[in-house]
Amino acid sequence: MITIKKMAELLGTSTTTVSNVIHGKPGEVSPVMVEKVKKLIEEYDYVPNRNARNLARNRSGIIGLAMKASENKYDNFVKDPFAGELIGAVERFVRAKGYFTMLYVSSDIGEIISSVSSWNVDGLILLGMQKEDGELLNQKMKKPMVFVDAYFEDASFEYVNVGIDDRKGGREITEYLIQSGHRKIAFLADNCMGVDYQRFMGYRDALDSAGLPWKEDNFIRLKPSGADLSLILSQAYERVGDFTAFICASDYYAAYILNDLKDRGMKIPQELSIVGFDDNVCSRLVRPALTTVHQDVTEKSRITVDKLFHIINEENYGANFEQLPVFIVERSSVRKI
Amino acid sequence: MITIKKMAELLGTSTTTVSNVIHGKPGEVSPVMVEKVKKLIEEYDYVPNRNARNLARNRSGIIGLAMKASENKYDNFVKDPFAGELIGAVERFVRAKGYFTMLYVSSDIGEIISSVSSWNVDGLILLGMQKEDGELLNQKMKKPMVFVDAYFEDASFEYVNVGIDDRKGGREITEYLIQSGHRKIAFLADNCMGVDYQRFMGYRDALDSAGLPWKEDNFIRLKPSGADLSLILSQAYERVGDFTAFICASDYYAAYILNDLKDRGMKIPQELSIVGFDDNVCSRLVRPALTTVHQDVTEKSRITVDKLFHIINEENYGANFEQLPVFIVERSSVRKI
DNA sequence: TTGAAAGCGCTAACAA
DNA sequence: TTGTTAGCGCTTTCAA
Repeated sequence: MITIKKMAELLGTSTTTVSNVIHGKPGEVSPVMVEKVKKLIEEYDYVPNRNARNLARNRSGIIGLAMKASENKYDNFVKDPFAGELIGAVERFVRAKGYFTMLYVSSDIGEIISSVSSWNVDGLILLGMQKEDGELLNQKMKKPMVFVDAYFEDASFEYVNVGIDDRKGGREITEYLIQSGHRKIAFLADNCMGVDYQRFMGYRDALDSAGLPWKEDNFIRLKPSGADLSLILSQAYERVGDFTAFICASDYYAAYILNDLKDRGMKIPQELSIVGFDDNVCSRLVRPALTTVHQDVTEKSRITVDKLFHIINEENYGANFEQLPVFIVERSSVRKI
Repeated sequence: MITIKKMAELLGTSTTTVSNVIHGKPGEVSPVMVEKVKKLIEEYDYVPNRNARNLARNRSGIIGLAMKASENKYDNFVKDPFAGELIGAVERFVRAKGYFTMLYVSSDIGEIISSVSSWNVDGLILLGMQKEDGELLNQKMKKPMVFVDAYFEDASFEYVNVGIDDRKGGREITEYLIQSGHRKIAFLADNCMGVDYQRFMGYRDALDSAGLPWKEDNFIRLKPSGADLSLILSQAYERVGDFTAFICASDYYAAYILNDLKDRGMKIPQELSIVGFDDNVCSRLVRPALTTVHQDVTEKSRITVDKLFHIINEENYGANFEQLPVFIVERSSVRKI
């Protein structure tokens, strides 16, 4: 690995000059010198040592992509098509800015914070964070941060977030079912926080507007995934008789539940309509294909990275809380009654 | 951000002492000093500056995870459930070793090489590489490297690889079809290189052993994905009459083709049997669920990271070319004739 | 247009 | 047990 110093020696010049050529400082170096240095760089495959550069400049050129994964969900998290697409897209947009992406996955927010501080990342993208995490980050991290899909209720601090209009999505898909003649509609999710809660609230909104009664009972709380998918599936199956339609908080659950019900001999959508949320590969692979709420993960990533760099460059970055639009993708899993 | 030097000043001691406490050098520091330093570290949330540390030690604590993605496949690549699971698993195992994962996705191997050199990564995991890439890497990179799923025919250089027994998988799934009474079996893939070629060769092996004729025509070359999935699907559909079974080189294609044929009114597996390869989420979501060849991506990642660290630590790392076992997962997409 | 030199924060050899 | 010091490779200020 050749260094600037060695090249300077070889040419009988100073490190400053070499450095100036490397950074293309215009008019600071004579053309003949520029040529000589460039030749050497070529010849020896010079690449700058990032650690040294970063140390000297007190920046890192790293964008941290941090995800909090609760212990039991851990394994699932990156398998999830959402996470995969997001990671890929973020990496691409970050690279296009001339930065690098470092991954931090942990169930411990403290570990994430000390890792990113240690690397002196220039910016941070945060996934799967809850309010307490946001608070801690806000307090300890002085670097530009953008959250993805965060909903911190009554937060006492400012934060920048990119998400979709989950509540509207929940409302619209529910209205769609209502317009299709459904009255007994259940909402299924494995938690009642964050995006799932918003989707749920949208569902409530739609029921209210339509004057349909809401009962506690209509929220089917699925055991968080992890070990026992079959448990989740039977939870759903038990309640099938009470409803004409299921709204699942994600395509993932919708797809598995749909298949399970079919495997048990039910006719979908004749006996039960099912819709999902996200419009990912799951919704397209099952039959009947799922009617669902579309979100554009790549676009979400683009906006996130853009916003982050606007903050880094101290430019105007628009709204603190960005909500990308959603729309319904009509497929075949809903019966018109 | 507090530094070692500042802490030393605050305590009226030397940086060495502080550094020794940080590194838990046993017996080199008096207990009372250890306490004082620890208290300060706590109080000021000290975290080491990695750039400085790395520069001084000439290591980086970074494992590069580099993937070559051909332009048109780019977008698909990380969406692919395989890539997502692998990234997640690699990150986890790397973190468990106390290292960090940096992502490098590019269609240009030169860019990958200069990026990883620049960061001075301690080790490199490589995906989607072809022989020329391997050659270049071998020649330019002096760091420990492990390839995943690489097959460099007649390579003039040594390389370490972790993969699965693709050829055996191809053979066994074909034998399975033959034993189920199939004679007219097509193999479908979008390329004839690397893992797909090996899977194909396994298919050929099985045909040969069974004394079944092989015709050029039985290899259905799908247009590489990218834009036009519907094109791929019609390519498959056109040839449906000539065969009783399709072997797809991946679950992804198998799932899409299966659905398409069903959508066109065909009965699967009554009119055509379809099998896939990989045993990922696609094979489980379609109906009939796909009989396929299982591979364990998480285990593959574990072995890859293990091997890499054995090389880094100059320990015995076993075989250069590791092939994890595969086995058939029997589901419902094959008809017994 | 070029060069000298200080310093980024940490490590580690060596001295005390 | 503790302290001094010379780097690691690069940037950047200032002087020549």
